[in-house]
Amino acid sequence: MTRRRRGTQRVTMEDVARLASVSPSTVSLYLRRPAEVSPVRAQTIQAAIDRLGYLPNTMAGGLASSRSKIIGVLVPTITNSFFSETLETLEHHLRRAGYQLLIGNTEFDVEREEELLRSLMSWNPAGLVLTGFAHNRKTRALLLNSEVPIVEMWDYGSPGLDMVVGFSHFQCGRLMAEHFLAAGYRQVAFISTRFARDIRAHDRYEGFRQCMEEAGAHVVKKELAGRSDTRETGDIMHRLMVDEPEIEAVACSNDMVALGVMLECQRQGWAIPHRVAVAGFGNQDFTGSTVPPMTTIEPPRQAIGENIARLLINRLRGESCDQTLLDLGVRLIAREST
Amino acid sequence: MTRRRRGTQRVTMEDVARLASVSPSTVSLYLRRPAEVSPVRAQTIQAAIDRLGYLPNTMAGGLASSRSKIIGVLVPTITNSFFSETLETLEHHLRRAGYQLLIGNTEFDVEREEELLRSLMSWNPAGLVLTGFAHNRKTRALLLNSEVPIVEMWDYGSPGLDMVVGFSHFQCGRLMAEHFLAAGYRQVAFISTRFARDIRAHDRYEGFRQCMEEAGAHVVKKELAGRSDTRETGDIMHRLMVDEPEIEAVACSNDMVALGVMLECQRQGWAIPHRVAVAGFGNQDFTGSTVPPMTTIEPPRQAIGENIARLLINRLRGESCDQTLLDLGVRLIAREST
DNA sequence: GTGAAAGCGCTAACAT
DNA sequence: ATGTTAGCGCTTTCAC
Repeated sequence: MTRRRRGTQRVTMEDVARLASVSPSTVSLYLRRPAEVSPVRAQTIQAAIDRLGYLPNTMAGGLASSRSKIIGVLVPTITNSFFSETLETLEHHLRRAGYQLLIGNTEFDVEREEELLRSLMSWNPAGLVLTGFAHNRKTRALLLNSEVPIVEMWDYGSPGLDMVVGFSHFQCGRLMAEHFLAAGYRQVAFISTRFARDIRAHDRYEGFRQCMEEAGAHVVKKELAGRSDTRETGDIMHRLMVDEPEIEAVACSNDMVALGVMLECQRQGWAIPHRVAVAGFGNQDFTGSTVPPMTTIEPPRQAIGENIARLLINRLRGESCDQTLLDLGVRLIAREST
Repeated sequence: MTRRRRGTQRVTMEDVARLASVSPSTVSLYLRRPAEVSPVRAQTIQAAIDRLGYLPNTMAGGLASSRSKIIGVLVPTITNSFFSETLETLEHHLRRAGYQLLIGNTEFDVEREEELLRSLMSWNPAGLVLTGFAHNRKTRALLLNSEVPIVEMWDYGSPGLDMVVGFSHFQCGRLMAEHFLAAGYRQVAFISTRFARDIRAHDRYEGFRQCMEEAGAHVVKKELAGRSDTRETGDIMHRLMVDEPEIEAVACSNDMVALGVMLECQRQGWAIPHRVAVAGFGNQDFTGSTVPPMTTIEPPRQAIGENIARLLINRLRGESCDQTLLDLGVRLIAREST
């Protein structure tokens, strides 16, 4: 076999131009602003494009125009319906505006975030979307020195670098506490995935604890070793039942943890909500079907994506935005588990 | 505010070269193959890079070398733990080899797949990963005309375009049927998400049905309107209980559907597995904690990602691979729900 | 409305 | 080991 030809002799804009008997720059213009090319030529050019199966070279275009149609996005993990739904919505809206998402997984690690950010920035992105406010010094410096529009998402409350689209997890915790207090629960627990891994879960806990303690209630805190694991959750709930038998209600850092708690209750014969109340966070699809249906909080997963897309597109169009700090809020969905 | 300068006066390789008193090509060489630059210069250059905060321009590099470090990946949706876990593993392994994932959501639509593929190919990717074998004619043509390495994943059995990494969903269905038959179940049902949306679920159904029918058993088929929705699943299960009260076991197209079925059984007081057995697919985390623990099938989510990365990297290194058609198989996890 | 010419920032021979 | 020289395929003034 001969040395592989360089990229299948890619069809270039010049080839198209030659076939259409126009200059390359006319083809370029046709591709970018078709209306500015005479209808006749437009047709000839399109025909040539189809005939040759021409695909533009994005890299060349990006280099020449020194601006790309890339939006870099950094999330802790895509294996989490919260972020993946936001990503999907964001992708959907940004794509129709001609943008490409470049996604990186920070794995809840700020050093890794910095590394990924460098790699993203080497693409010369048109915009950047990060999760939360926790970045290391270098990341912050990198971001502040660039003129790229930045959105920090899925959180609200701290001062952002540029634009912010999310909601307050602290308020979220308070909301659940208020719900518990209204139902008369005083002996309560908060079971969470590992705080070090998920700062936002910690904020929800803090809001919850503060509000409960203001009312003179007592909060027992339990942390899982890692991510939501129903088995480990079951064990922890079991321990809680033994150690704190007088417990009246359990708030969980997410629905999956709450499911694990409910299943353990079922196993131990603790009636929900009579023996103990249980609440989650996330309003995942299954929460409406558990026995009994689970009380939970609905975060604005998709709204976050939509709003980021809107803000970013506006900014990139050069329109000055009025509202660049968005608290999208949450909704408590009270069901029979509390 | 003055008109925004074009990209913050980006620091270029030339700037670094000037500061380090070497030629740009030496900097380039240092960046690509550090060992081939003398240690002294290497240090000087690195110092200049740090001092200026130089970030290479990937587009320029890609254009000049006419090969990118991009791997395009097309999945039906990232909002699905199957694909998102594969993506995460794939990203992890490919990144350490210096590749960037460019992800597109086909939304289970072959036309959209074609459109996304075009957009991916305009990036001049080093490799392409698609989900399954179902592509339209143009997609197929586009793929066959390119010399880019291609992997079709998450399925196995049909002739692939190039490399294939997955498992047979048909066999998967048969496996579950054999398990049911061994347990003595003859009156069975298969509840699935919408087949039109998920061809692989349909293949599992076909394998299941064929195997059951070979044994003379009867299979009732139920399809959800869309994606796994526990509420709708509950309704469908309820109907099934009324219409086919003699049903002995239910196989589901995924764990979430199976959960919906189990919860409905709990609601109706049908003991699992005595009154009816239930099985899922996916071995999601919670399946071990349901009451009773759920029988399910473990697909090689992560192994798929790892193997694709391996195959792709080998191929891109020019090493000829022996095995480019991989059936990773599945494992049935028998628990108390059957 | 269309074309000529000059890059965009880098890589890759090739020469030294 | 290092520098010189051409591009990579496109966009973008600026003439016409």
